[in-house]
Order: sequence, then structure tokens, then C-alpha cells
Amino acid sequence: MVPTGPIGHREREILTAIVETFISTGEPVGSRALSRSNREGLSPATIRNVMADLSDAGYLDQPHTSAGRVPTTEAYRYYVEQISGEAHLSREDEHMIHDSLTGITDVQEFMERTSRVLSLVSKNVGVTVAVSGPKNDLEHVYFSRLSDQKVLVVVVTRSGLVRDRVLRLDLSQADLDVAARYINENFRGWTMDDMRAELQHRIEQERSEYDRVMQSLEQLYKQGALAAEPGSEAVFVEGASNLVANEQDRQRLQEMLKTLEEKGKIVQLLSAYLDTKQEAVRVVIGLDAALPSMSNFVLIGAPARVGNEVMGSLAVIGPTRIDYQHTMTAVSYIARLFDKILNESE
Amino acid sequence: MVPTGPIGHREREILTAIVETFISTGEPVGSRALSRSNREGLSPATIRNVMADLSDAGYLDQPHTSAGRVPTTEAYRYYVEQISGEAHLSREDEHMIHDSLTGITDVQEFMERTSRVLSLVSKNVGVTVAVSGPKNDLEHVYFSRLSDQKVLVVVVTRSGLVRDRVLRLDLSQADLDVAARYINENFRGWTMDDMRAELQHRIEQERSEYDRVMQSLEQLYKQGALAAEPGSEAVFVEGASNLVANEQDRQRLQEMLKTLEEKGKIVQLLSAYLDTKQEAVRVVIGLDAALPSMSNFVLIGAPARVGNEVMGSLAVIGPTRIDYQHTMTAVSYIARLFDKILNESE
DNA sequence: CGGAAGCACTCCCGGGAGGTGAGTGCCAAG
DNA sequence: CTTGGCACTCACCTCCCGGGAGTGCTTCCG
Repeated sequence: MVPTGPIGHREREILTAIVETFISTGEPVGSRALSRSNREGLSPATIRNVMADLSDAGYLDQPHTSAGRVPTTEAYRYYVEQISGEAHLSREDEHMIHDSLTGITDVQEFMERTSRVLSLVSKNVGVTVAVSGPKNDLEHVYFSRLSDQKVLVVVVTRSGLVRDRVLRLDLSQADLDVAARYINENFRGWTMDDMRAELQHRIEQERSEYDRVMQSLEQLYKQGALAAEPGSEAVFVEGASNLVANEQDRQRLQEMLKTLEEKGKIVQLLSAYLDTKQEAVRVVIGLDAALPSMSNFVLIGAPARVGNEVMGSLAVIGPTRIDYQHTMTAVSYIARLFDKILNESE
Repeated sequence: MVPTGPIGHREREILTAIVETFISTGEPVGSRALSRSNREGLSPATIRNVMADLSDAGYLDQPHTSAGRVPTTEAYRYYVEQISGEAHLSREDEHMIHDSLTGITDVQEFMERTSRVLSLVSKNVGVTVAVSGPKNDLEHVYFSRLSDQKVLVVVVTRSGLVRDRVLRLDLSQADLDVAARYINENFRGWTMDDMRAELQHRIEQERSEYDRVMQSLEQLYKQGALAAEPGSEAVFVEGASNLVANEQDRQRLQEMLKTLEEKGKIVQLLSAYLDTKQEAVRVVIGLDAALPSMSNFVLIGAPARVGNEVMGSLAVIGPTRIDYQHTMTAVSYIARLFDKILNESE
């Protein structure tokens, strides 16, 4: 099932041409049209022969006998490998991106705007996920008793992410203040993960003794005041309306929209494919493994980082016949800008 | 242009029947089908006469000469007035609603879930807007210096709404602490509006004197630390995928999805129609005035309140041929539940 | 005079029939 | 190995036609 690579120079050229014309027209491409646009004036017949080979190798498909050829998933993968070289963004794109993103220092808002910008510049679906990651550094916690049994918890990370939640707990404000002071004095600058681990450790150690602070902390901890619950990721999806233009089948269209509404699935998808440490833009072709409704769709994404800290991911989701070059350039550009803007404001 | 009301008992009955069958089938309804389902066995011919009258009166439309009749906007308005009596929700609906909404004390999350529940139970678009309204009572503010020139501001209202923003300000943590203490001690329990007004007043009064606290406060105030900027409303839209089933025209579908993506327009829409003090469910038929792309769509909404405090709005947006009875009941039920759950947890 | 029945007419819609064009595979010649 | 030629295959468009649903109008009846 693994296609034998199209070794020859001519094969590669023709395959690339097919992919490109299919991307721009969206229609199966035939040998005649190809021969016209080909630099070296190859005849349709010759091209047909090559196309037959490429079909055998698993790079091309035919919707039906007498239609042109359509690139397979493999063809796109091959194509993307070829075009790794980055292009430049147009003036307008750069302007639009800068206009939308400058002057924001709030990570959350930045993420939200970024997803919108991604969707605008790619004319597809823009997605960002802000992880209140285990690797974020703690800046502050605040506990505030709102009323009987209701306690407000606000966790602030060094990079400016704010997570708040309300718990049911019966602790006095005084107890809460002490607990907050304890955490802030002991754990400022720690990663959330380390902090949790150490805190649990200390709680267990002191359990036997009667320590009021530790008791408060235990209650808070157990109620998940510091937990990174699954729901705590902020997911921003923008530009779903762009799918309408790209998907003919109503049934599928609805399923895809429904999928995009399920934030959980998006988080899963992004973290499955982009959780890597690497900085580069990642292209995932064929999302059907993770999202059955999204077969023949691709993900073009990159980690969103500030300095060395990973704040989440940003990505574009679009049909396989997306403009790879342009989208990859844009994603990479925005990812760098993300780092730059948020870094300089620190 | 104001239609003369269909005075007669028979007219009303037939109009209601037409609206109901059109709602359930979605196809223009003809005289024959109507005569069959009619209680009093009226002949098609008789019904045709009545229908002609109703057409003249502006309650019915014909897509083309030899098609059945379709209710106009006026007809829906008339119909909704008739069915003001509330129905009961089905067991499943009640269960589903309760399962999704119990155990949440966080207003934001509640809003988010509510929009989802609304969309599920109505099989249409569910929308909620949380206003960080001028009328909310202040509970707490926190200021925290994140790094050079970056200050995190967290404002908590008594009802548990949390708003955070990052400002560029060069104040020391000590100054920030003093400023926060000043606000918390002086203004806890005030409405945001009153607090802002009074604060501005005091700042101006003390301007001449050299008062460090007031200087800090002035800087914070000027940078909008306590402002209710337009963008500060949280908007939750869920179930946009349900539109696919209801809208045939691709062009329109895309426009509608795009409209729903523009949070600002949603806020505008909801506040234009639901800002009233009244508690009842409000039905707005024909959204084209506010949202051109949403002609022949309706809004069924209610204010979201906790006690006497208006926290925002919740609504369902759907096609004119929505199930009014069911949706109105559901919206009203959820609005009451909103109040009940958030009230008891205080 | 209101309701019912009959009738001619309109118009949408679905299902062939036929023609067109793009594209293919294969074969034979250069 | 490339090219031209040729027969064949489909998808798609258009035109056409009949069925069906629905209407308005006119007439008849209690």
C-alpha cells in the first residue's frame, strides 16, 4: 500500500502540476489541459502514460472512468514535502494581521483574535487552543469567599493567563487568605505541575499534625482549586462559515460544523498532532483518523509559544485542496508574531 | 399595510391550522389537505374562499400562482399571540436540561452551558450574552504587576462574574496593593456604575493635593482598569450547525453563519430586543431589521437574571417555522432555572 | 346568501432522450 | 520513448412531456 516514490524528474513535475491545478480549480485534471500548461511541450498522450504510472503508484485517483485525475492523500503529502521553501505574505495580509494583533497584551484575547485572523487570511477555519498547561509558571492565586459555601478561585500564570472557578467550600476568608499567602510565597514561579505535586506531598506529610493551613489547603486541593481540569482549555474556533463554500454535501457539512462545535474534540486533535516540542509548522493530511467527519481535510498548525513556554496551539483547518504554500507561510508568520508581541510586552 | 385582523372564528381557526401544518411540513399548504385535517368538515372550496380573504388581509403568501399558501410574518405574529398558554416540557428535555446545568456555580460557565442546552432542546441556535453590566455589584478587585509595565487587573462581581485584563502601566506592586485596598474597602457592594462615577469624582477632587493613592487610581482609571468596554460582553453561540438543515440556499447559509460569528452583532441584537425589564419570554419575528441576512428568522429569548440583577440574556434563534410553543416553554423554563440555581448557590 | 361542486388553467417537478465534450486506454508508427 | 490516431465511456446540459397539486371562477343548492 505504500506507494513507490515517483523517482523520475518528469513524474515529479507532472504530479506537482496536477496537484496545483487541482487545488486552484477543484476539478479533476485531464491530460490535455496539463499538456497545454506544461513548460516542456509534452503531448497529452505522453502525459497520459505518466499519469497511468502515477495512478498505479497510488498518487492519483479517478472519480470515474472517463474523468480526469484527482490527487490522493499521498500526492498531497508528497507535494507538501516539495514546497517546504517559505514564500512571502502579501502586503495586505501582513497589514491585516498586524492591525488585528498589535496592542493586545492579554493572552486570552490574543488567542481569540488569532483564530479570527487565521480564518481571515486562510479563508478557512482558524483554531487556537490556550492550554492552561502544566508547564505554565504560577504567578499568583487569589481565594475569595463570595457567600455561604461559595469560594472564588483565581489562578494567574506568569504569562498572563487567568483561570477562575467557583467552588463550594466552607472556609472563612481568613483561612483562605492564609492559604493563598502560603501558596504565593512558596510557589510563585513554579510550574503548575511541580506546584501540585509538591503541594500534595506536603499535605500528606503534615496530615497527622494539626495544621490549620494544611487543612485549608487540603480542602482546596481536593475540590480541584488548582486542578487543570479537561475543560480548562480555552478553545477559539473562527471562520466555520468558510466551510460552506468548500463542502458540497449538506450532510457532511452539518457533521463538520457539529464537530467544530465540540471544543473537546478540537483540543484532542490539536494536542494529538501539535504537542511536539518542535517549532516548525506542521501539516497533517487526512484528519479522518482523529475526526471521522473530517476526512479529506488537513490541519496546518504550529505551537503558540512565548519564549520557551508553550501557551497552546494555533492552526488552520481546511480542505485538502487548500493553498498550502500560502497557509503555511501565514501560520508560521503568525506563530512568530505571537511570540514576538507577547514577549516584548513582558 | 397593517392587515385587518381576521375577526371571524373560522378565519382564526384556519389560519392557525395553516401555520401549524406549515411549521411541521415546511411546504406550502393547500386547501385540500387542510380540509381533510379540519375538524368541521369544510370543503376545499370553502377553505379556498377563506384563504383568499386571508391573503388579501396580508396573512398568507403564495410562492407562485398554483402553489399552496405560506404564512407571512404577520401570520406568525398573530399565531404567537394565540398560543400564549405555556405547555409542559417532556421528561427527556427536563432531564437533559437539569443534567447539563446542575452543579455549576460559575456564571460564565453557566452561560456557556446554557447556550448549548438551548441549542440542543430547540434544535436550533442557542445564544447567551453575559453582560458585565453597569448594574452588577462589585465584590473585589485585584491588581497584580506581572512584569515591566504590565499589570493584571481582575474584577469580580458579587454574582461571581470575573473580568480580567492586562494593562500597560508602570506602577509598583506596593502602589497597586494600596489602590486595590482602597477600592475594596470603599466600594465593595457598589454597582460598577456608581463606583466609577464616585471614583472619578474623588479623583478630580483630590487632584490638586499630592496623594499617592489617588495618583495610582487615576492612572488605573484612565487606562480603563474598571471600564466596561464594549468588547467585554461574553457571547456564547451554540448549534450553528442546526442551520444547515433549515436553510436551502448556500449563499444565505454562509451569510448567516458569518453573522453568528460576529459576536458584536449578536450583542446588539439581544440588547436591542431583550434589554427590557420585563421577565417574560419575548418573541421577535422577522430579524431583518437588525440582521439583514437573518430575514425570516425569529428570536425567542428572555433576560437572564439572578434575583433582581440582570446578568445577560438567553435566546434561541431559529427559522420562522420554529416550534414556538415548545421553544417558548423551554426558554422560559431555562430562564427560571438560571435564576433558581444561581440564587440558591449564593 | 353562504357553502359545495365542477371545471379549466397554471405551474412545479421528475423522468427520459438525445447531443456534447472532456477524458481515457490502447495501438501503431516515428 | 514519444506521439498521433481512434474508439469508447461517462457526466452533464437541454429539451420535452406527462402527472399532480393547487387555484380562481362559475354555478348550483338549501
